[in-house]
Amino acid sequence: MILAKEKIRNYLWEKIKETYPISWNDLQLTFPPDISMGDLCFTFPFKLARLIKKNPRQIAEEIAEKLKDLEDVAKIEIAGPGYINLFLNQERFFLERLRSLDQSQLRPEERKIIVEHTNINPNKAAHIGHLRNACLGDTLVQCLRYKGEKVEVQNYIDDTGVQVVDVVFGFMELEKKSLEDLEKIPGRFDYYCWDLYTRVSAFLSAHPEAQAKKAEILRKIEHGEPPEAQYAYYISRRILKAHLATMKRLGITYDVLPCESSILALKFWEKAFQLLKEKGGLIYSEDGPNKGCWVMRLEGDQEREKVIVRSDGTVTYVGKDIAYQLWKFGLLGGDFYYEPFQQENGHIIWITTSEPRECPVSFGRASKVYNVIDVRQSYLQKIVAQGLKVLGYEEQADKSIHFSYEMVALSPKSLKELGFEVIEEEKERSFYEVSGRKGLGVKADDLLDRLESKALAEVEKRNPELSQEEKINIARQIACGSIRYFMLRFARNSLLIFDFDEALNFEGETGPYLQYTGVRLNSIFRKLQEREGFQPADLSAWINSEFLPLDGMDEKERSHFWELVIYASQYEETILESIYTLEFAHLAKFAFNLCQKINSYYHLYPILNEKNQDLRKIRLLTVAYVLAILKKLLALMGIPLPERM
RNA sequence: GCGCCUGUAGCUCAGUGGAUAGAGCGACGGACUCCGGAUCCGUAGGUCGCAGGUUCGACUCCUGUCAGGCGCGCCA
Repeated sequence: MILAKEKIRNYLWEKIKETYPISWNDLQLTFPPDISMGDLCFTFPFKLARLIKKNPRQIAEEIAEKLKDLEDVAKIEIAGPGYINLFLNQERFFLERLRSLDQSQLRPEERKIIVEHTNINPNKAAHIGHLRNACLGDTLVQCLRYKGEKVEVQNYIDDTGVQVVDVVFGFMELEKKSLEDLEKIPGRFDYYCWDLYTRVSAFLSAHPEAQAKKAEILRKIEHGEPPEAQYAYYISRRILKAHLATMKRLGITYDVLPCESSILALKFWEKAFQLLKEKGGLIYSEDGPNKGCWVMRLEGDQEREKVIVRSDGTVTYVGKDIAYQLWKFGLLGGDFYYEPFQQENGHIIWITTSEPRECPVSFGRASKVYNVIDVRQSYLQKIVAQGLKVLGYEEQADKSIHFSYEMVALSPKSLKELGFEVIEEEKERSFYEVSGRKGLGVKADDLLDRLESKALAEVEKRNPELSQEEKINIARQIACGSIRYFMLRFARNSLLIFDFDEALNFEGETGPYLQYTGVRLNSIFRKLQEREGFQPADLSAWINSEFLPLDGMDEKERSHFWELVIYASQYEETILESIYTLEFAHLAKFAFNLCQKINSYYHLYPILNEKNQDLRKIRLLTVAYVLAILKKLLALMGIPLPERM
């Protein structure tokens, strides 16, 4: 109802802008606390009262006069000390909304947007912490695309970092495995490395002298020297495939996979370093603790310096990130080469390479960038943005958005369920941080497997007549919907303390509840078709007629109907608001509330058994309207809608 | 020490300065020969951490304070 509100605001604005000291922004339309008080509400009389020293109620009455001729508004009431409550013309509004269901009222604002998410180190299996990142990131992508933006999804692969080095170390030094041996490891390679990684971490902390060997491996990998670099390549690619498969189970995919190895080989950092030195963004530290390093000073905090280039001349992680960020905006003056990494249903996932070749695609050059990274990296993300700023790219720095969110932790109960013992001094903690290093976490695929088998058991119970294949397919959709809703339902600043009972629940505020609602609404139309040959065309005929028999409803039903329609009509505002605040819990809650309302509605007002044709028509239209919106919302959240469940 | 975040029902969490602070879970009690009970309806449960301030109006903004978390590496 964005346009509907705009229309009323514009109408009033034209009438009062000359006579009252008021700005367009003051004319916000809010919702009264209860639908019986009105559909929309102006509160600006209170502000105005202060400015022109008049009673707000009197102002409200004066202004309400001016809205009288607007045909969208059926009634105006002045309430309390000066609220202007509007009642909309219900028939007109509902018909208009039904007819414009397929036309989005949102408009794009950017030339191109890059969303970077997932970014799992390719040295172990994905865990629930990574799921939160990917689910938030993908929902942002879907919402931006709905808004009409051109979006490019990047998943950064740190294939030469210390985490991969640890696993290379494990294979070479601890397991003494050759590359051929690695290729022979059967089954879930990411799971194998999950265990190996924790063994390496334990080994390294017990044998500090082994750090030298590790540093040597890192150096060789960074310079592409065999065989270490080949190990790293093999491991990172095989695990990357596992990660992509995991994310595919959740309906999440990517456009391009920029690799750190490519950034190194193509000397992106050297280019960025040159720029930073020229513009004076980096300072060479002559003495003090950072002697011999190139450092950056954080704005407003001259005390603290962040080392970008170490005294041995190597670049830190932040430095590489600045180069990558510059590339995303097309400011680096260089590009990667690309080759297809995977292909599915005609969609190619490209990966970067440093080997020159003809490329049919190119990436980057965005006007806005979202980096989906947990809150612990806030400081570093600030430095990355600062890097752009000192180069004079103020605008790009402002459009480098750190989409931060709190981490995922484990409840004490979940920890116990995973078979971990809590050490004495940590007994008091109410949560435990997920740690790949310690092997402490719930693997994404394990969680999905558990959800699928639980869902399958439920489907068996409810729909025994379906084929095994159908049942499995439904169970997969339920598992996916369950996780995706779960990862979205908490505000991003809220620490997500993972609990198995909660995550495996299919009742109440859960993904399956939303799916179930959709399935049942669909089944109303299916039944109607089976019994009476009802066709979708019948619906559009009603929508295109000039008349809706709203008066056939009694007072109680009419208010239920109207409350539902008004609520449902706010979906695009909610999408927009979720994008602006990066708070997709709003979107999730909105979908959930909508489901509660429609469930309650059709429980109260039967359709198939209703004899009164007018009532039947209105109820059907209402259900069709809500269902159409619910389908949009589910798609945005990546929650599949099964045929049955 | 400095910076950021969080304190709301027994538990997990919502709550663009606006009217009577809401959900889910858990507990208790109910539901139509019905379009699917993964549903619906009801009951109980709150000094919105504490104290000031701004405002016609504060869970929301400001200040202080207490409690918890996370950052502040020549790690990534």
